[in-house]
Amino acid sequence: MSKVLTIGRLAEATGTSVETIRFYEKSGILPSPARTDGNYRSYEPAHLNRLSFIRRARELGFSLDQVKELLRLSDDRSQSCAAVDDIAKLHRTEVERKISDLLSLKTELDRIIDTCRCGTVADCRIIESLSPADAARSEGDVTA
Amino acid sequence: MSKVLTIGRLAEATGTSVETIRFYEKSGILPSPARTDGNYRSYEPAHLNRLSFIRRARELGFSLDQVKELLRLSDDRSQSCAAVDDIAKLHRTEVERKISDLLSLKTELDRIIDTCRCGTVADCRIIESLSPADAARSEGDVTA
DNA sequence: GTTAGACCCCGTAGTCACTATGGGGTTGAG
DNA sequence: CTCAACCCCATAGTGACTACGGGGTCTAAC
Ligand SMILES: [Zn+2]
Ligand SMILES: [Zn+2]
Ligand SMILES: [Zn+2]
Ligand SMILES: [Zn+2]
Repeated sequence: MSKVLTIGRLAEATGTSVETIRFYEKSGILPSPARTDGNYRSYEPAHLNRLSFIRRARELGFSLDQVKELLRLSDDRSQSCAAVDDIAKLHRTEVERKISDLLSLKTELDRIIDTCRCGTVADCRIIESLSPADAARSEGDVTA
Repeated sequence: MSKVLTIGRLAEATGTSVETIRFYEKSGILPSPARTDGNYRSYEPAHLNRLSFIRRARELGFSLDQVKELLRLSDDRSQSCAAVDDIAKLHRTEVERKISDLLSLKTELDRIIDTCRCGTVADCRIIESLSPADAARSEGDVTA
């Protein structure tokens, strides 16, 4: 069993955890490899390539479904790459939207945090910003 | 039952779904209200305020655990707001890190997407960028 | 009075991409 | 032979909901 590409060695080679590799197999994104006499998984170089592809795409934020589709498309090497481009561009759009959302969020957090004069909770601008505008302090406090 | 603040009205008033309100109650972040004869939840104004606080904090990206802590701190109104500030600043740091990660990601997606000449999959720069550098095309293709 | 529809109840399972736990079998070196 | 390191599998947990299924309740029109 010295030259066999075990799950541990594949994990090491791709920077993936063993559990994640088994999870990919169960998810159907990484094909089931052959087994040794002792029922250990025995991977081929093709598995290493495929797993590297998956990990790289995941690093770039593609969902597992998108990765599946990219892998499927990459099998049909003579076809137009338009479908590939579509997936990538859609993903980029989502990333741009997330960035824009987070930037607005940061602006708001900055505004809230910077107005706090560091007194008591009663005067805290952060708590105040979170509380509903018409929360009468006498009754109907935020505490239910 | 005309003036009772039912779960549906509370949902309407706060822009929350009924299921989410029940989920908040089960999570222990929104206290269990009284029940009517027909076993319907009957909310007080304090519930409305508390739920508004929760929704606002969630909009700002605080986790439910952070919201719980913010609510706990906001009960002790004579205390220093330092702990509140800590939570908010920690959250802001996390948001900044996410923005920075997504910006690098977008840069890389731009680089990958813009090099594609829109030919066949065999020539697609996107697929190429995802494939491992030393994937010999003859054998050990990305297809396992 | 009854029936239709809108509302409410509860528990459970599903989402996403893993991660963790537990209890066992296999391998390789000393 | 023993022991650690590795591997197997199934199940449950994460966060913050969302969806589903199978019922009970309320109101108003007929
Ligand atoms: Zn402060
Ligand atoms: Zn403060
Ligand atoms: Zn193209
Ligand atoms: Zn392309």
